[in-house]
Amino acid sequence: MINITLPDGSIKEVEAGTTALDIARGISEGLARNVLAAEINGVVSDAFGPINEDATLKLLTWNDDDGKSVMWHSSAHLMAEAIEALYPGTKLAIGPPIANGFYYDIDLGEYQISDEDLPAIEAKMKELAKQKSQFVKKEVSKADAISYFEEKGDEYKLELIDGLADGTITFYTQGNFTDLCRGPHLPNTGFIKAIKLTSIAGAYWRGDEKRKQLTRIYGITFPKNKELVEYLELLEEAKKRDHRKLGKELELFTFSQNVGQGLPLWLPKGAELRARLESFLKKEQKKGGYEQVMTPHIGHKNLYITSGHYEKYGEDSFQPITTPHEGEEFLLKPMNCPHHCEIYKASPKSYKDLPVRYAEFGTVYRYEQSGELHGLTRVRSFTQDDAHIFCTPDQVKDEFKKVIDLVLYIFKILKFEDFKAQISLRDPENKTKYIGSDENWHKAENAIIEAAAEKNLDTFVEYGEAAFYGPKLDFMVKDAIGREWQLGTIQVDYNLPERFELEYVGADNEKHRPVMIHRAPFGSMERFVAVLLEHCAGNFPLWLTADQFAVLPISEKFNDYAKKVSEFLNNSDIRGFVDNRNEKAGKKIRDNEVKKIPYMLIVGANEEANNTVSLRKHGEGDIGEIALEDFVKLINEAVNKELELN
RNA sequence: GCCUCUGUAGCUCAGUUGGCUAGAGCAGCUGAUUUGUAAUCAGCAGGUCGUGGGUUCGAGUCCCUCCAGAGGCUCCA
Repeated sequence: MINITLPDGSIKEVEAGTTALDIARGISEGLARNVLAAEINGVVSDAFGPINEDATLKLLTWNDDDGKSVMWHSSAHLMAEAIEALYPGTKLAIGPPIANGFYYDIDLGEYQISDEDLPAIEAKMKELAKQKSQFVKKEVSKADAISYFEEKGDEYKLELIDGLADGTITFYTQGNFTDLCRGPHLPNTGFIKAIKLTSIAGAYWRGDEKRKQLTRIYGITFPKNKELVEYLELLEEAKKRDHRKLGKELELFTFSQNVGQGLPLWLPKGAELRARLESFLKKEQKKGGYEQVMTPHIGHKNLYITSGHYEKYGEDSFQPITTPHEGEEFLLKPMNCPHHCEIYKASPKSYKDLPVRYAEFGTVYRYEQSGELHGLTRVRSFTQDDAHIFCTPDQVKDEFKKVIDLVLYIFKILKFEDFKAQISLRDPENKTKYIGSDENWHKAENAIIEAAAEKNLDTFVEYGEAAFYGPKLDFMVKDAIGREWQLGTIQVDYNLPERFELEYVGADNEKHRPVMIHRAPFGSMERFVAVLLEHCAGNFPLWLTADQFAVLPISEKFNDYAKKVSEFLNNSDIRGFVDNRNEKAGKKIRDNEVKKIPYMLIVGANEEANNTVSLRKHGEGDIGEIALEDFVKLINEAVNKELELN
């Protein structure tokens, strides 16, 4: 007999070889029907596998993320089974679960699959799921595994097996389908009730663009049809928040084929919004001891040879602009740091001057592959809220922590509560991608790790995500569809100061090398506005939005009074306009609701007589009559509250 | 850049198996109306059907090129 400890602390005595499913059945049949997998001694496992010794056991259902993963992993196998049945000879690569569903990378040989094939695969999957085929696990020797897939002619599986140690290889079989897999899996395919294959994409074998491109089929499954319907509704909701759609509807930005792809055009309302974000940050930076600088949009090629950018990105960036007579080469600037280094060098620096903090809303140009461009989040021309802090080695950590505070302050004011801080380090396998000495890298990495720890930031480490000149602390925020984007970034750099031979004179009267901190709390204005737009679904905070109010005269007779109201408010630093179109009040209200104008001021005979407005708040409706002065107070208080100025 | 898909008026879309001068709503303009909390009525104007080529008696519709967009992959200073 063995002892099984359940999550509530209770202990069940069962015979050795009992399965998690047996134990679930012992509790209730209903529970057993919902058990997808089991966590045995902390390891996610098959619920149908025998337990042979004392263990802690957690039954995993659809409510557990690990349960979902097992469901989707098994769904990938089910899809593979369907594809093999429909397209014999298809070679299978890998088919893992992902955050929302699963995919399988396959090689269909000559056959070109398209969206139109998906319903047939779905139907086949449903048919196979109904058979409730059990998943069966089998341990196989490496030699047997190889001969199985040699016979099948699947070179992808053979390559995967090649990387596995003998004695650790397992196969899973359901129905007529057997796959190399470490599992775990569902008890049987019948758990998969609702199936939606979502898209087809190309994906390079092993993520290597030099290798063959396979066909990737994405899908998602659910234990109940209702949940699939809800999921599809959620996707529809997310689409409404898409910044590309809202940006068009709210007239914030646009693109033109004639200007070029990935080159955003800011419309007046978007430009107003962006300018307000910029002045908000400028004010904070002024408090923090930053000085504004300005630099040109191009720089001599030699500048980027010095910085290392040319060697690293020269081939893959916009090619040099050449002067007509001298043949001198200039590059569109991909970064502001080289220019700022030259500003630092414009005068000798003493340790007493440090830290110096140069800030610039600097527009940079980067050649991004055409398939990468995406709305405002991935563009070829964007403006960084850039700054470079030049400081002594002793000052690095303190300066870094101050920047973290600035980023957190911005996120707080804009109510980004769901973000993660990613410590982006070098790829330890491939150090040649980076410049600088190991010593410099260690110093820089330690500075970031320590500063983040001292600030109690919730962080995670990603290797291979560092910039080529130094490690980063990146603040990641999700968009409406759940894609993660990097917004704020802070980077410690010991390398560019060396390359640019930056110096300061220390208290010892000797020359020393400063350390650079690159930082951009928004990241880029384009991406930040995009994510903010999705975050607030187009309902920008009052302090930020281009138009805070619209005055709606009830008829033409009150246009003069409406104009008076608008001018009075404009003079009180409140932004808005008069909607004096020849339309009925209901129409104007509808249109301004759709445009998400925060406050509508409806004026007619009563209001004119009393020097008031009838207030209507976006999304809430009629609030009632209010004196003009009181409205000014109301707006100012609301703005102060948003900016936490009270 | 690669894979799959898409591209009709400023916007959202309709347009049968290829077949007369390509349609609608919203937005725009003109006029009527003078309006009280989510769409007043009428009229007008607006399109070389993304581009260039091809097949055909005939192409928005079929084929190819290029451009742009979407979802992925790869990349992201």
